[in-house]
Amino acid sequence: MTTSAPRRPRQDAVDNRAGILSAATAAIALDPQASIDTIARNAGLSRRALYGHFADRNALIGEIIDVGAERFNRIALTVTDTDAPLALARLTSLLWHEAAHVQVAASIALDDAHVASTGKALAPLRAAVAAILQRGQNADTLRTDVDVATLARLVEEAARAAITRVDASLPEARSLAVRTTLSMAGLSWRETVALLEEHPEILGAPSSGVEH
Amino acid sequence: MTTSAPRRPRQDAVDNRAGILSAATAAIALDPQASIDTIARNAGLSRRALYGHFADRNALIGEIIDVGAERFNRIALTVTDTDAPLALARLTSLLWHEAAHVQVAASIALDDAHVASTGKALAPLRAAVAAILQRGQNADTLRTDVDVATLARLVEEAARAAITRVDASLPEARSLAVRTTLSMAGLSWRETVALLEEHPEILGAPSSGVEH
DNA sequence: AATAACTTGCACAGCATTGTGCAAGTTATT
DNA sequence: AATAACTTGCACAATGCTGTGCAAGTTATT
Repeated sequence: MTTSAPRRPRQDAVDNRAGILSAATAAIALDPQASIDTIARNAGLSRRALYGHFADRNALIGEIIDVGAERFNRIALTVTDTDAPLALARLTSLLWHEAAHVQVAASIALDDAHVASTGKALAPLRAAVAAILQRGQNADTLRTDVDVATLARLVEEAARAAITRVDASLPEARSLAVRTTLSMAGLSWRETVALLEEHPEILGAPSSGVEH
Repeated sequence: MTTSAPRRPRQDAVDNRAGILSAATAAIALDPQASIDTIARNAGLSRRALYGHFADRNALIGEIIDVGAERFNRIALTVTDTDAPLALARLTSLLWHEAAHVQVAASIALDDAHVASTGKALAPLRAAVAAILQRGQNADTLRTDVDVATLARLVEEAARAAITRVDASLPEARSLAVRTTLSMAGLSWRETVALLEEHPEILGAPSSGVEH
């Protein structure tokens, strides 16, 4: 018997799959309970077709988490500043571009059914943040009145709030997200302003790297 | 015809109604989508009995909002410090005792169906916060790199996160909530620590007022 | 041009939830 | 002790969502 040549998936199917993921990200960012039907329709497909690409809701959610987490973790790797406040600022600034994914990750992570998998997927990012915070506490450049674990949670919440709950179309939106995160990490607002003035590249057009 | 004497509602019924409200608050704090049945059961009643006290889900939610908002607004009135950071610290410390209500209000406010009514009910508290922040900006004791409206949103989010997302059983939980809020308002962490040391009554057993 | 891959629409069963009606009980109040 | 108030359990209709089967079409690929 000749094992049938395993043909590649069709191009339109590949596109549609990607379209579903993107539509789902947008829809869930807007409403964590978005129905499969609205997601499919937003992707320009029928509900039935969606089930051709994903076994069920969980599979879809799972992939969304993975996609988002992979972006975050990749970003975290690019931040190499020794100075903790600087690193935190740069990281926040970069993550700001991923507002939709941040929103989605936050929503899904709140759901009991997915905390575990989300946590696992985001582990690298969280480890990076923890490392930065620890470094900052050691160097006395970040607040030391809270243990690292708690501080990490607080900083994460602050960043999430600033990235997702502030109108992203405002010109100062990104700067605000960065300053907010640093505030939570213990700096006074004047210190955050000073830091950003010393390092305009953090907010400016990314001079090095991070092509899509 | 003798107009029938309008008898008072029975005592057990009054208690049950209150029990439902309290159970609903707890259940919704845990899961914003808690079903009517679980709420009723948690209150020790049948689902059917609940509908004898509240017309439908919206009526129940509405009352929960009102009860919570009334507590918040009452608390806001008791904070009269001229100094903005001090006022903010005291307000946060007082609200910390209302963790469950804060959680519920936050959950419900996220729901499109109830943003409007929640907003209306919380207006007094928000006005009080805005007034404090404005005073702080005028006196240059709070950050002035953000407009009051945005700052109010950020402070609210920070307070919510610190009050609801930190293990309340930790001894430093309340102190942490206060310091977190002040951080978001622009103070450095050392300033927040200093402020709390100067005013131990903010965290200590409430020396004046606030009997339940 | 032939074929497999993909999409669609419809039908269907299943599940969880909401809100209501009603008859039968239990309990506070007078 | 009588009565109205309250609770219960059950049944019921309605809604909205999920996931699957299938037949009929359309479209990319060879």
